[in-house]
Amino acid sequence: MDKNFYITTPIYYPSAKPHMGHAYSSIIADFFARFKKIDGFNVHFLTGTDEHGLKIQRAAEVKNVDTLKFCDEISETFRKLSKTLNLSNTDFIRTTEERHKKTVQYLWNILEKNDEIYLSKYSGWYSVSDEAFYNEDEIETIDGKKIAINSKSEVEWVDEESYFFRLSKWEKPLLDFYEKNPDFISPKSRKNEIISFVKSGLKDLSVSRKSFSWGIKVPNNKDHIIYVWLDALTNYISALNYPNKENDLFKTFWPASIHLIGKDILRFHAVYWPAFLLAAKIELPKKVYGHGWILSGDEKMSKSKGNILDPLEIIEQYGLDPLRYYLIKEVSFGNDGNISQDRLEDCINSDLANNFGNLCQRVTAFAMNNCQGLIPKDIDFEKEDLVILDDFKLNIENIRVKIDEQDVNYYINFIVNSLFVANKYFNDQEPWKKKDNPKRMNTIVYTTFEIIRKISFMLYPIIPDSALKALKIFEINENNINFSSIMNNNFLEQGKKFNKIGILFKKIEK
RNA sequence: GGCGGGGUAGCUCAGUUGGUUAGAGCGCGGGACUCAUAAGCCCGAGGUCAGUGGUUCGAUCCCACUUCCCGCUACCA
Repeated sequence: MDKNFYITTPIYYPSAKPHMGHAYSSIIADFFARFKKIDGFNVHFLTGTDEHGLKIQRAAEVKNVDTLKFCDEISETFRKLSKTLNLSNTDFIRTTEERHKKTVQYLWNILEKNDEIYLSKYSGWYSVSDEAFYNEDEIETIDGKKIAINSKSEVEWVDEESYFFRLSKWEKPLLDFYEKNPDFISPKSRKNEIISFVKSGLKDLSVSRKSFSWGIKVPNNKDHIIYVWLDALTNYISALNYPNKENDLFKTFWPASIHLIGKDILRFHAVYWPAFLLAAKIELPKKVYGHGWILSGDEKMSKSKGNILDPLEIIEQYGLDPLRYYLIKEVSFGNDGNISQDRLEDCINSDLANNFGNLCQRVTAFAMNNCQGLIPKDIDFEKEDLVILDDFKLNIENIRVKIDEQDVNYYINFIVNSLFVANKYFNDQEPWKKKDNPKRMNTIVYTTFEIIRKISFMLYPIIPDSALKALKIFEINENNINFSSIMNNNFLEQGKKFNKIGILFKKIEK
């Protein structure tokens, strides 16, 4: 079995400050990375910034600062965001790094050598902000300015020499690949869109620009800059030091297990990227998953509507883990998700504070008073105890399968349901009425402790800090979290002292 | 215009390979308890499953049409 797992987020284009969409992609990726980690996988988790292109160049010019300095600054804000989101990424790549440039130029040379690239000429209306060309009928004139109808961005006439990638010849191979790898484009709902796009015919792709300088130069023709997408997508292998044979990261982690991205850039990842790789005779990633957008009040978040939810502000107000939990729980993964501060607060109060936090509290408080502050030792499981404990064992394989299908909601719903069951169990068993039957009382406490431990293990990928805080009860640290051990009903050392912990989640006054 | 997805409780969504009383969470109303963050547990109210017609012994689930929303794509010109 392949015990290596390589997951990537998009590399973020830092022309604006980080928003909820960035946070969402990163948090979900971190969830998968952490889960695989505690399930015994060797995990490589990559994120970073995409820093080339005319848009960045002009933004730097406007600010009158050196372009690279400009990039250093904004890339740093994304690196900080990774820290703020408590990402477990093992690398952070910038397309302005030397290691990346070398790989991109190497890849270019392969493509050129394989006759996958040729020099020709392109003319048309070009939008800098969209990085795309438009036909005459796709633009309109407003106030004397040429505007792309779809994106409302300004276009300018470009008439220049350009290198082209023979995308057209990969139409059939791509379709064959999709067929042989039915899960490559996920979720399924977006697969048809891509397939029908490819079926409708692929045109060769312009992969160089002469009109600006901020990018990676085409080897042997310094007048040309490599197209930003060819540049950016390559980050997934440049971060593995491809083609450096001295370093076995590439050997270990390629092909990537999953490229996690937003649905807006699915085409680049599901068509262009595999085509580049096919042309260079490099293995294709196993899966590209295009998740939905985070919406606020049914509308795309926008400043003018004042409905923007800034991840940093939310985190400052409520804390990181509530945001992570909320995004993973309430957004139906793969679909667009509506979020609101109101629902976030409900979620914190009912799921985190009342259900999970209070469970930890009530059991430790009870055990502190009735079990001398020790994890009970004189215990004897009965049927109703084992039914609950074994439920984790019975579902463990299923949970792994669901994770590999990116069924995030199944995973968290299993946890929520376990919490209901746990609270009901403690209620129904009424240990406070069993003080004259210490063995039974001890067993109830031990069972509930074990449930808390198992649930905390499962919560760790979602809310790592809070799960670790809960596990402090048993003095379990990060290195001792192991998903397989949720099968074990006797993980906790009997007779050992346990710790009382404070409030895990503060309730929001509404 | 074409292709695809969708319209299910106040809200967010699940589900039914067609079959007696359509589900969950949140929210709301009531009850019993007390270990706990006035948390937890139990009970309950709430839906013509977008509309119309058809197939069927029987449709929320199949078919047709209508309508609304969303995505991809094309084009008239």
